[in-house]
Amino acid sequence: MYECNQQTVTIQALQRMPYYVQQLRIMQENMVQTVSAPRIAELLNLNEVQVRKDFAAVYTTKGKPKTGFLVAELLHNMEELLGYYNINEAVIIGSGYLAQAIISDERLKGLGLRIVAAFDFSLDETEKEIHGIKVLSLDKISNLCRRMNIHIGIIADSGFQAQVVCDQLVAGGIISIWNFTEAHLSVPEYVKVKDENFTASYAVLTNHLKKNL
Amino acid sequence: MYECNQQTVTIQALQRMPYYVQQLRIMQENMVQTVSAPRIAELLNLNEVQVRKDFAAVYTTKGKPKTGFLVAELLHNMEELLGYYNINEAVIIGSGYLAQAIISDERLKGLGLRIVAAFDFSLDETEKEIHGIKVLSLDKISNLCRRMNIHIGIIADSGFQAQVVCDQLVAGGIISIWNFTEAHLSVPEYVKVKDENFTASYAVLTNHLKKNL
DNA sequence: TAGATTGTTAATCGATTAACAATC
DNA sequence: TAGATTGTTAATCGATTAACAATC
Repeated sequence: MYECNQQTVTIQALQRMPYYVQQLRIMQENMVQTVSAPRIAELLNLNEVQVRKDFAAVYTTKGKPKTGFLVAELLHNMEELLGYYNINEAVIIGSGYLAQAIISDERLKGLGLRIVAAFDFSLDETEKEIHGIKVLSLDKISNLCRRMNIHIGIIADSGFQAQVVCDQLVAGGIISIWNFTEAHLSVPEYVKVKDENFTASYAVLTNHLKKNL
Repeated sequence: MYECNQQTVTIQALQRMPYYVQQLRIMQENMVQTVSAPRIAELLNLNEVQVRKDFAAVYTTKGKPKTGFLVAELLHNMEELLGYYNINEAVIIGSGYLAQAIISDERLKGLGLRIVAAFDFSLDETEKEIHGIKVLSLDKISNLCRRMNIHIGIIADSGFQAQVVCDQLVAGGIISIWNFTEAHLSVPEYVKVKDENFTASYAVLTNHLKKNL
């Protein structure tokens, strides 16, 4: 029941975009003006038709046979599509290594991610700070998100009841959740959960080992 | 050209397994002996036929109509398939927050991951340690992997030339690579790369925001 | 028995890839 | 011109889902 889904770009295409952006930036730095689909396909081990279709989803000028596509235009349109020109505020749950890795990730900062608060068990009464971000008590999630109009929540610690935290985020108006726990989260259909399940990824690594050793 | 691919379980199914394991463990703790596909499907928002097929890929006893499947057996077979009873040694590239998050991740430890060495630029001559793991100079990757017979490599820092590091890992006999950088890695076909590209994931979150705000 | 649940075959669905005419 | 490259339509492919008879 996917009503009113106007997305022209599939989620798969969307996740290929950052790879294109990376290559296009290199080309722009090297003063390369145009690029062909087969060339990009070769660099990223993709099918050239797929690259052409992905490009078609963002370009304003059609590609020229024998020449290719305009690097600058593709790059700009992709960065826009990916929201790199916008600032997105988020809250993070957790204050451990993983949370700190995300908070201090320069790539994500460069993409516009601004983490405005962290949440954790309040072990002592003194509110601590990490990387200049206040670490608040978990029970303040909903209120803060609502008050500050935040729409992205990052669950970066498996030490909590993920579903409970998730429910609070949703109650606070969060609609995009980045879930680093191994829990499956149940959410209303208007909320998007992007799972980053390390245990599932690890399964892929070990399965390959088992088959090839 | 997928020759000699004896894998009965698809990569998608494989990544669903940890979610099943989690539910089955809860059931086992609650002394639940059997479970039906529709029940698991309900808990994890999956299709019941899919669950049945995933179970069929691991079970030794067929399910009984009206009763379901044996929790203990499913759990044991899945844990075995996922390699949870094996220890897997790995090296990690990086010694920052992300590397430390992975090194100190109790879930991964519980699954058998043993990180035996970290690599980083050797800024000072004193070899440092993080979480009891020696941080070595990058140029020692190949030798150490080869000598210690390591087959998993984790690239947990975007500050390096990912492809160069990757080539060294492959040269050292690594066949499973967990790539947390945003770079696309080119590897021989016998090497499996599992990408954990935060910038691509972030694109999914912001895209959902753009469409729903 | 009735009905919940199974296993399996067939249908659907969506993404990727191939084919090919158009064009610079 | 010849040929590399484009855009698009059709074919393929693989995973998910539906349908349904079998069974406890």
